[in-house]
Amino acid sequence: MSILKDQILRAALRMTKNMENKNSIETIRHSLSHLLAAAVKELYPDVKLAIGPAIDTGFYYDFDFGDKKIGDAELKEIEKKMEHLRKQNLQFTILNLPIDEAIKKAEAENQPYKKELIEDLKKSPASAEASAGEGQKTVSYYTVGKFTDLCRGPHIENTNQIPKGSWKLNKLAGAYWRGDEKNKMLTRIYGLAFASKEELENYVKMQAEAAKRDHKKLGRELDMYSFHEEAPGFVFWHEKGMIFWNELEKLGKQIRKKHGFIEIKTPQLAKKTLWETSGHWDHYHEDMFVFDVDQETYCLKPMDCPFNIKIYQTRMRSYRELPIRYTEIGRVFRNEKSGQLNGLFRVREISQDDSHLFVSEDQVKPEIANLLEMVGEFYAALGIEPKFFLSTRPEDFMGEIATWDKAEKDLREALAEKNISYGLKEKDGAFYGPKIDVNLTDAFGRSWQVATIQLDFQLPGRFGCEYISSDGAAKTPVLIHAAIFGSFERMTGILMEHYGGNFPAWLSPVQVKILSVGEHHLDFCRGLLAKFQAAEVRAELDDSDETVGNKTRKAVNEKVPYILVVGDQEMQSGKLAVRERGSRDTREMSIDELVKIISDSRPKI
RNA sequence: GCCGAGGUAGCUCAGUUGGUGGAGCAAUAGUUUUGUAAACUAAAGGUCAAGGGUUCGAAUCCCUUCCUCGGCUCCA
Repeated sequence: MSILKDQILRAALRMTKNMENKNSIETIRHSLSHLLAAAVKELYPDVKLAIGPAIDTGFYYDFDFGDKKIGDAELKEIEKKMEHLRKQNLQFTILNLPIDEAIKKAEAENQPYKKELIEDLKKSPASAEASAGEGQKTVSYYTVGKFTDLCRGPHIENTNQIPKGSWKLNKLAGAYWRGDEKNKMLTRIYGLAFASKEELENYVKMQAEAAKRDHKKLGRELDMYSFHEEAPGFVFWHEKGMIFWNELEKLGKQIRKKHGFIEIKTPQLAKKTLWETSGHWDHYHEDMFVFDVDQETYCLKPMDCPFNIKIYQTRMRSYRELPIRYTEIGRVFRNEKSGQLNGLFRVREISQDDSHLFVSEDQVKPEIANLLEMVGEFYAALGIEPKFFLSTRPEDFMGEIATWDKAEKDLREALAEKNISYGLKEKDGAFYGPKIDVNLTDAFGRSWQVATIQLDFQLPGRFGCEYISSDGAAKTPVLIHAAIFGSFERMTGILMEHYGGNFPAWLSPVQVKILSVGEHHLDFCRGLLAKFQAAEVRAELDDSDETVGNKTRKAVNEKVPYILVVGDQEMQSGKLAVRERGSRDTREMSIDELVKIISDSRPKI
């Protein structure tokens, strides 16, 4: 009896799950990708099909169009064809084929990518249901209208389950077959898809809102920095950007000083021989700026580490000195491929808040914990919730597995000690050691790595770094690389988008804007400006002969936190009418009160 | 680097099937002296990314290069 009940219950559960699955947006997205392939195949019968999954905001499908160029005009045509198919209320039907038959079918239909996929399925089980060590015996196909495609499913039952207007094709991109740049580049067609037309419209609206926070746009509007085509990937910092930079630098230095770091400064370049010793020449010289001077080859530094090591090695070190915690604002150069550059997020001259720690093995864990605490302090000061990731041993690792295991354990324990939850990036560590990364997202929800804490078992050995341990024997220290906020450039971009340009007062390039009412108030305004400047408040005076309304508009657009209109009233009362950013009202206060509010906005370290 | 879309005044953008490039804002000069999101007037502003080609004639069509953006790959 109870067994039967159990079975019924389970069956019911399965059915519900199935139903949910069938109607879920995920399934609709997946079915749209199938429909996209159907439309493309109809328009371009010779097209070779790769794969097409559902993604967070919709779906895509990869095609090989051969010599045919696909542009925006073709995209429109394809979208029209898809809508045409959708309207016909086509059924999705499943068909299972024995795997060898499927391979023959792919061959006969001249679909090499499908053939490769099926052959792989034959070799390795794609799901837990298949027994270990054995591949799949059959594969499933789904047919919609005249189009049949290899697909694991599930799909919706009928195209009428796709709400009208709830989707659209939005972009074309190249994508390497199986994500490997050695393979052929396919044409990827992206689509947006949501549960309803309203949701799609809402998403498009949100993206437009996000575009207003784009640091590339804000950088120009707030006059913080610029790029010039004569120096692609290199930032030209304007006065206001530099103020922001200096505040960030001050905060970072305070935190590092508090945690026992000593500041150093190392050169911008060194002879190739140094990079041969470090191993960078072998691994990365393609991405380094290299040039010849007086029959010697020099490289702009892509990293600070070898230079820090040189300082470490200027004398014999004792275990009593460890840990040695160096920090430097390192300006490193990496010749990023042209297509990679992206505003402040990806530049060729990267200014890092770099740190290098030389520690004994038993100091690894406490030092990692210390670094994590610093990371926490920094992001708390900025009001940002960082996302942590642990990256473990990659395929092409160097060193002993036992060392790696111990290191990964240390990192895990340090994270646990600090109660930090984190994601795992399997096999994503550097070849020289595991690492903890911090990622932040930009206005469009894209994830960017900022902070990083990396263990390195290779470099100290390569350079022959040593310290004399308590038993008198020479030992090799472990090197920890760490950047608390990563790069000034990227962090500035992220913060600009995070705040939408509405920076907290302490980070605002201009903290107070004084707007004079009339000509006869100018002297008083200039006196006020001098008082603010003496109190180290960054104030500006708009003494132009514009109307107060227009000056207000300009100050608001500059996102200044405090706007003061100064005229007869203020001259008589000696008080200020303070308009706070985001408010249309004014609040009366004294100069000292405003100065205090601004100075209190600075994070306490 | 690869695929796609772009590059017109400082900024945001028009520019028809090829016929000597426009607007708004900003900046400049005058007038105005202003009380919390756009005062008025004037004049000025351009090798249409660069180079080559087709054409009687190119911002417009073709080729090459550079730069930017969206993806892919990479990210020591």
